[in-house]
Amino acid sequence: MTTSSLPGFRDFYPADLALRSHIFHTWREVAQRYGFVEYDGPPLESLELYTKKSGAEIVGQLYGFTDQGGREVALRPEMTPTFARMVAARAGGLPKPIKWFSIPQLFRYERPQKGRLREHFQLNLDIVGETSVASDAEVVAAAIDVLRAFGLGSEDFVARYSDRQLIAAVMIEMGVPEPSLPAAFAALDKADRESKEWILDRLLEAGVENAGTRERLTGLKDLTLDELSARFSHVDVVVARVERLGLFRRQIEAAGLGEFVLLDPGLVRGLAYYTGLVFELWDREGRFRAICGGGRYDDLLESVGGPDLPALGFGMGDVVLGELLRDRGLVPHSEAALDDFVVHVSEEVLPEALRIVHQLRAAGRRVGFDYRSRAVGKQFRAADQAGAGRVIVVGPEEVAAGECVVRMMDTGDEVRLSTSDLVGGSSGRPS
RNA sequence: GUGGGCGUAGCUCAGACGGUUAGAGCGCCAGGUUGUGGCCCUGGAGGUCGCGGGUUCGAAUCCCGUCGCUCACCCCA
Repeated sequence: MTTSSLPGFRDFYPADLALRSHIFHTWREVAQRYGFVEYDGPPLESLELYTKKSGAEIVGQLYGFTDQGGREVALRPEMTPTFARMVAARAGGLPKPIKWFSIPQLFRYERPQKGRLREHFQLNLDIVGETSVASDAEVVAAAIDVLRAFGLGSEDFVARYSDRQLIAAVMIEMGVPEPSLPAAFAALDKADRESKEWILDRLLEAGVENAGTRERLTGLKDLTLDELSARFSHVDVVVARVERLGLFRRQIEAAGLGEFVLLDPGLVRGLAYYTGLVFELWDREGRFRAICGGGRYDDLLESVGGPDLPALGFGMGDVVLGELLRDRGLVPHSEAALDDFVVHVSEEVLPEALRIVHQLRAAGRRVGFDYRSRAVGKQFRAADQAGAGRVIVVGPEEVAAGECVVRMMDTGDEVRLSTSDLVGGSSGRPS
């Protein structure tokens, strides 16, 4: 018998669950405000669903086993395959664009560390069937507004964005061999954390033989859109993607969110399947891991056997977000568990107290009382600990008069009320 | 998979040249207080000192091993 949970798994005591619920409520509220509807799928899926997209090497990183029917199954490590599967099954009949969100619990078998456990909840929000810049801006705006809804401002976080096609075209133009692109992406992805020498070494390993090319690549992340379009005006893809990013930027600004976004040509994200816009939300100081990441994946649905539909979306986990909210003091106090606590002065009046308790509960109020008819002082202390807003004292005198004493716990004010006025009366605190 | 740090009460931690019955604060329970919470006072419960072995008259303390937690690397969905 152990009292601890498995490594990387969390117990949610009431105070912890209060924060989780707050996160879920806020996620839902903002997603729905943007017109997304909620869906869910099974937490257990066929292992093949994941190996098909990511290859066999992913098996060591997920919770997989053989079930009693001999099926190879896995706890879902991400939502996208499930999402793709569900969209594929109904795509023909669904009006476009499809705007869905979900809050799945995801699992991965890895060494736990700060901001990264073996289990977490993640808001997944996606649009399917749209290639427009407006849909790009809509998804990024939604991610930003989610954090704003928690009370975070532009001084707290920033959305970095880039474009996969743009960066790939620029890299090739700079002299990166096409087969070296993925490794070059990976090397540049570390630019913020690693030294320039480290980046140069990794680029050489990636197969970028030309020293001048390597040098130019390290400066890529600092280029502006204007510089990119000026330097590569002869490359059609670069011109087109720069124009698209400019339009994206103007739409974000029109939404009033310009202060929250920052172009970062060095941002590529590890995932191979992104085909256009990529973005990540970070705390301004970079003290935490990425809060949210996403992008456009126009080829993914078809590649996993789904319909040929463009798509984009993001994932936002509850772990890093929770750490950030704690850090900024944005965790709401868990609301009091009780509206009323009914104190009975002696065991003889317990029946009358119970009548009042249940009358109040029937009216929708959260009501507690003492099970053991302890001293009044003890009952008050219990009421205080339970966070009761008011205490209703029922004693022999009150019962005889058909009244009770109502004490507001925050102010200490007391009034005598007719028992019939307790529910719906003007002195009753709205719940 | 690799490396660092840490394991003593529910929580945060003292105690470490080896030496009576292992402590504090907070929390919990009870009493002071048989009609009024927070503050205060008193008492109580709660520990295989992560586990196993070794050295020793004697180990929370020293040695070896092991497990766990944690941070970072790898990877990142």
